[in-house]
Amino acid sequence: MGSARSTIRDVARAAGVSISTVSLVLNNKGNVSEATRRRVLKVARELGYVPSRAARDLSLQRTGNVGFVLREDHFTRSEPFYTYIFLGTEFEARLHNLYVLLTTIPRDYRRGEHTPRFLRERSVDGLLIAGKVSDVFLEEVRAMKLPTVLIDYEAEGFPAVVIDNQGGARVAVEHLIQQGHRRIAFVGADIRHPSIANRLEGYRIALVRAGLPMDPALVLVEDEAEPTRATGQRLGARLLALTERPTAAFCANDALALGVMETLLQAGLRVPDDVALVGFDDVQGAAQAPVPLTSVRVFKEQMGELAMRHLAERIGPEQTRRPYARGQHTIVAPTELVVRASSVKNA
Amino acid sequence: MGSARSTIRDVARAAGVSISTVSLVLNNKGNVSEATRRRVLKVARELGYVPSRAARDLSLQRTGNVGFVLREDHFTRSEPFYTYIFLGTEFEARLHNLYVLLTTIPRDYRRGEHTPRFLRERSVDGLLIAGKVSDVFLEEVRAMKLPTVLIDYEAEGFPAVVIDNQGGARVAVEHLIQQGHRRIAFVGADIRHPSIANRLEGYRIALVRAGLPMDPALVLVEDEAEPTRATGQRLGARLLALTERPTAAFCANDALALGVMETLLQAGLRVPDDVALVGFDDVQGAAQAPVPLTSVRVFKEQMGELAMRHLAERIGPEQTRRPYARGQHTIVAPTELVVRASSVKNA
DNA sequence: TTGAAAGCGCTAACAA
DNA sequence: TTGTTAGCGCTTTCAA
Repeated sequence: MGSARSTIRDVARAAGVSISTVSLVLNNKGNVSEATRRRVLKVARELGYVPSRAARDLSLQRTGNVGFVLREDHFTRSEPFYTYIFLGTEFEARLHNLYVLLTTIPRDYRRGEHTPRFLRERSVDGLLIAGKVSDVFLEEVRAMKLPTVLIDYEAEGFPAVVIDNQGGARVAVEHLIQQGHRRIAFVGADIRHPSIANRLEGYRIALVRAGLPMDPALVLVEDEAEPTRATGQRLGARLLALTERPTAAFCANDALALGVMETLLQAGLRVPDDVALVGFDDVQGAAQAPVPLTSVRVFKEQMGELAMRHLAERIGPEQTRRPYARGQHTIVAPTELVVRASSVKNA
Repeated sequence: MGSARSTIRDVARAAGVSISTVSLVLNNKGNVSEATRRRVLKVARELGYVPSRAARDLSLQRTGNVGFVLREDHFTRSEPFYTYIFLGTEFEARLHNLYVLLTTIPRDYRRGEHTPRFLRERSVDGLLIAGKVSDVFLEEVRAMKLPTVLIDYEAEGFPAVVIDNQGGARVAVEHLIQQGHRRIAFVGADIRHPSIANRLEGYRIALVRAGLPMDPALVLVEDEAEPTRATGQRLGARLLALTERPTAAFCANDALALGVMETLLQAGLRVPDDVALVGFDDVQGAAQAPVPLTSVRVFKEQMGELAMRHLAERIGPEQTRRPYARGQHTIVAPTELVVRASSVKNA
């Protein structure tokens, strides 16, 4: 019923050419005279012609899809961090004519049982993996030899787009030093997490450069702990219990910083007067905290875009492929320090 | 390089049958002898055969995809409401062998300029639309005559899966009445929003049933306002300014309730002793509010599942089609009142 | 119960 | 510069 959608054949007939000519025109390939090219384009537009993806994919022996995988608990947490990253990949995907298939995997991934459907069915040309995921999963992906790009995570053998964790942390701590602080704590969670480890490293570097001592007692971390507000509250309590209290703390992320802030305020301390605070990520809640939080801003959408572009290049041979963008590098996305009240004493 | 993936042809050859027989077996169609069926299945498994989606779709003249559309500002807000709904659709989609293409549209949708790519390219068999979207968009979708199901929103001519807004609100207000309250305010935002209108209606019904008067002064709403925490703060201030202050308030959602709570607490009032509060949605923050918030719980993933199932039935003719599930109905998803401290006076 | 063959809409090698 | 034709891997008539 209704008008069936028109095919390349209809266009060819109406333009008085062969289907291969139409194909050539539509893909800007081969040498087609300007006259026919224009005629074909015009007819195609008039007919509202849109190529069939299935036909094209079948012929090209590809799927036209890329998979986007992340842990469910990451996707559903209240800060839409990965949501923005996904959005970035989606925007960029449009330029490459790729569809993005988003799926989540559980935290405790089990091979086979949890393998994303598009992997089992081999209906993606490439894969984007956001955030920390199970090694088991990475192992499985590695074995599939599918072009893959990690985002906000790193693992042996995979190209990745990562936050400039170290640089961002360094700038944040330098800011604190500049505000006159000398005893600056580091508040982290599980330092085996690469991002956290790198932020700790940035903290170290800033201290070293400033000629300040690294006091191990000021490095407040907790194995197996997630970098959440609750963890921040616990570490905040540890910070309070320190014999020689630091005057500032750089927290590995905003959730931790917010937790620390809560604990400090409840204990009657003032931020930033008693303890200055800086976070990382610049989440939505940072600006609205009881004391607006200074934080390191991350360009999430941009990270998604970079990753998708990188992946598209590896997938090729869409017209998007760029000769220089080969190899398996890590792309470091820049950050920006956003200074708010939590780190600047009132005049 | 490497072993190319095996095709139906490989399976046929290895099993000593024709490709049509393999096809029949794999789709449980026609009459195939038990012996061949088993042999084919065995061989297919051994070869790790997975049918090519592109080929199947091309042959079947469908795409195997469904689109999931929501507003970007809805997707990225910190409460992962639509994220859970999406997850529900994704889970259900697996059962129907459909892929979900998620895309966002801007709040101020403009036809053509913002039309989702998969709609332009006609590469979805059906559409899921979550949350309130621009009428312009709905109009465009309507004209495409694509099987569509709305989620958490209603519009003329579309089947929908909606929260039992009225029932949930009624139960919430009945709970307040049961706690002894007689002057109960309604806190909403823009009542032209269908969900809010229905929640207001539930509020009315509860009052009427209890024989309580409907005092217009207690209906605190605000045109053009989004149901956010900030709006809740403003409405909370209006509530405080009331000459005859209510002893309880039912808020159209948790964000509003949290905003109201903030205002009340800052004004030195106690919740629930001075004013009892009930919200709607049971968001993540409800349980962790300064005073844990009583709220109406919504089963988001289930809503996504219901919508996807409904859509799959309309798309058919996958084996999933059910004869009774036809027509264009609205499915009402149940709710559940979660009672917490904000509505129950201490003994 | 099975097989041969046409066709879905496209790309690309090859010929003209 | 353009056209013919052979696939891509599947489903589905139609015959056997």
